[in-house]
Amino acid sequence: MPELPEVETLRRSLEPTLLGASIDRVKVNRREVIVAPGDPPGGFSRHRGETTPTRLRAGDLLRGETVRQLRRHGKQLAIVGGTDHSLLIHLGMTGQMLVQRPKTRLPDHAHVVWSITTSSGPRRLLFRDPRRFGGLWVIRTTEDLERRWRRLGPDASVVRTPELVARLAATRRPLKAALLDQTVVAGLGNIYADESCHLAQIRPDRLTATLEPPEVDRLATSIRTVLKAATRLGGSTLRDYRDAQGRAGDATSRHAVYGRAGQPCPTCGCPLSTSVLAGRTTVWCDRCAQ
DNA sequence: CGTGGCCCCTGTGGGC
DNA sequence: TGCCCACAGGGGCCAC
Repeated sequence: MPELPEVETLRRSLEPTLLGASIDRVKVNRREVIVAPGDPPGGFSRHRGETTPTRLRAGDLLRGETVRQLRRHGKQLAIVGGTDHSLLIHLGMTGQMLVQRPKTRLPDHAHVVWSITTSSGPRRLLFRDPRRFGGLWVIRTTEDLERRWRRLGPDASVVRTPELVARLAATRRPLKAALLDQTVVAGLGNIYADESCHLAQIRPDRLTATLEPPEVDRLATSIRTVLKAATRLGGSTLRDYRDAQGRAGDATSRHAVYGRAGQPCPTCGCPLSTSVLAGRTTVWCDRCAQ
């Protein structure tokens, strides 16, 4: 689900509640959604059975901390505490961070629950994720957070043409595959990769090496435009995505190509084409895109 | 180095 | 109504 506009919407919706809030208690219902330093490799939901995760330390889930900052890079959201401990959140396909009043009934799949004190009184913050493709990374220093983010490409909402030119020239594969690679540019997923290609009028199956400089320039502009428009509408809710207050996003009805295979192209009216590229359903207009 | 396939999960919608 | 299958906004890993 969540691509950059959804994560940014979540970040903004969490800020009023979380900034300055103190974290009093943490309840972990599923240790597997957490990756801490020293845990076996493989990411979320992998260390199960034969491998044993390391023991969490006291401050690892921000217990006892005051929230100082909410930062985002690409699809990743960091809650930064007063001692530079961070909680790095990846929503995967169905992850949510929800704020509730205490004593509200907990939804299912609430894997981690924080009890917090905000300026408006006590609240609960919860990480919920039915499919468990998402999870939380324990980050112990700001340096670790920034080192991790440096391994990703530039944030897609502010990507500049020269950097995109360089990164697309450094790889040989279809454009769609490159745009989904978070080390090329961070924040695009299946929806906004297709939407960006459509706005830029470039076929997603073009090999990156064949792109002319004016095309990459159009692409960079289109990526920023598409993401800005979707963020303004609160992101896309296909099914699961919600902001911290449980609100759905409105960008879904604005998709020009995603989810519209076979329907008329909103630009030229000819039926939209579809195929599987980089393992993902891809939709484009054969007439508009070159 | 790049790709395709499989895996990690749950939930839903369509066809029968 | 039930069952089976395909598919879904994420990414990691492995063989080739």
